[in-house]
Amino acid sequence: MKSVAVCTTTHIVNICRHDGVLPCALQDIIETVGDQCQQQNKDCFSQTKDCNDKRDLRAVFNVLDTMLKDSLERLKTMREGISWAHIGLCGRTFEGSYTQHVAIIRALCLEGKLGASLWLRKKMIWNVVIPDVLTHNYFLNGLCKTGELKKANWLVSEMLYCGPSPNCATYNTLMKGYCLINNVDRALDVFSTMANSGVTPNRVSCNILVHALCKKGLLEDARKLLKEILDENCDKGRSNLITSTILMDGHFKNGDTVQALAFWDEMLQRGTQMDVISYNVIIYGFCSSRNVTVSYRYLSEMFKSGLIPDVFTYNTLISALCKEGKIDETCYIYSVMSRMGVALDHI
DNA sequence: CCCGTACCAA
Repeated sequence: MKSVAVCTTTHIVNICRHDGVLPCALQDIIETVGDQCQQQNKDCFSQTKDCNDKRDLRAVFNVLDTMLKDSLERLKTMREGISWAHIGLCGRTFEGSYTQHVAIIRALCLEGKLGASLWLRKKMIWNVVIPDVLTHNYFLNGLCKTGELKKANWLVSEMLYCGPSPNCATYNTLMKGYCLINNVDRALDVFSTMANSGVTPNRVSCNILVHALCKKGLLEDARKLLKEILDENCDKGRSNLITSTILMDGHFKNGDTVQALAFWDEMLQRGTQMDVISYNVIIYGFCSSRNVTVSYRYLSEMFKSGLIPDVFTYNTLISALCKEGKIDETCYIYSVMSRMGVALDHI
């Protein structure tokens, strides 16, 4: 493994030397590329098990050789991809290299290694290869999740300025980012910006805002806003299970069981097919108002409609029962959970 | 890639 890292380092350093790359960005790229090689390396090692002691050393060298060659090939392809893009060649290899770059960028973003991924982006753009919207959304998502809203905002302006054009998911991601740092006003700004840029907000956009307002306890505002939006923008007539679940949850957490139930009943009347999450919300709602018995009723209803409770359901119930000191019942629920194969967390 | 739920803190 070490050899791969050394070899990879050397070559990436060669590629980047004249660009003055950040060391930590480098490290991240190495790790991500390394992960992608890992499976193959594992395979190589498992073959060595069959060797006799005599041949062991030789086998090890073979393995190392394979690993080195493998890394070299990858890096060569990467480098060639970049330079070919630069001179404008467009062929299969170019496509392959683009795909590879984008795959690395997305992996880096998901791991939160944004410095490295943004460096790769810059590198591609210098070579007149622009990552697509989807890849940009990965960047943006990474920035928003780590609270780097300044950079996120910058990225979106870049997109507006030199492409690729932001789509609905782009704006939704940015909105969510602002909501995460508790800046709902900015999220609302983004919402209007989006509409002005000719991108129609969708159900997800509405849900992000409704959820943010509920969290602030502004339930009336949430509902008003929702109505307003639904009248104009969002695709109507689609299932709004998620929106209703958000509002129901908001009312439960606000202590307004009556309003919360109103949303549930409304869904029932409309014939909405509930899902595990909506059941979890109502079960949690009654548990937190010390009505575990009512929760059980919804639990059995859940089973009847063919839904399988998950970790959320059980954690909710177990926690409520513990708080009431009902140890026997807690154990019972726990054993049911184990038997049903619900994955335990925290172990 | 973008929307909703629980547990808790050595």
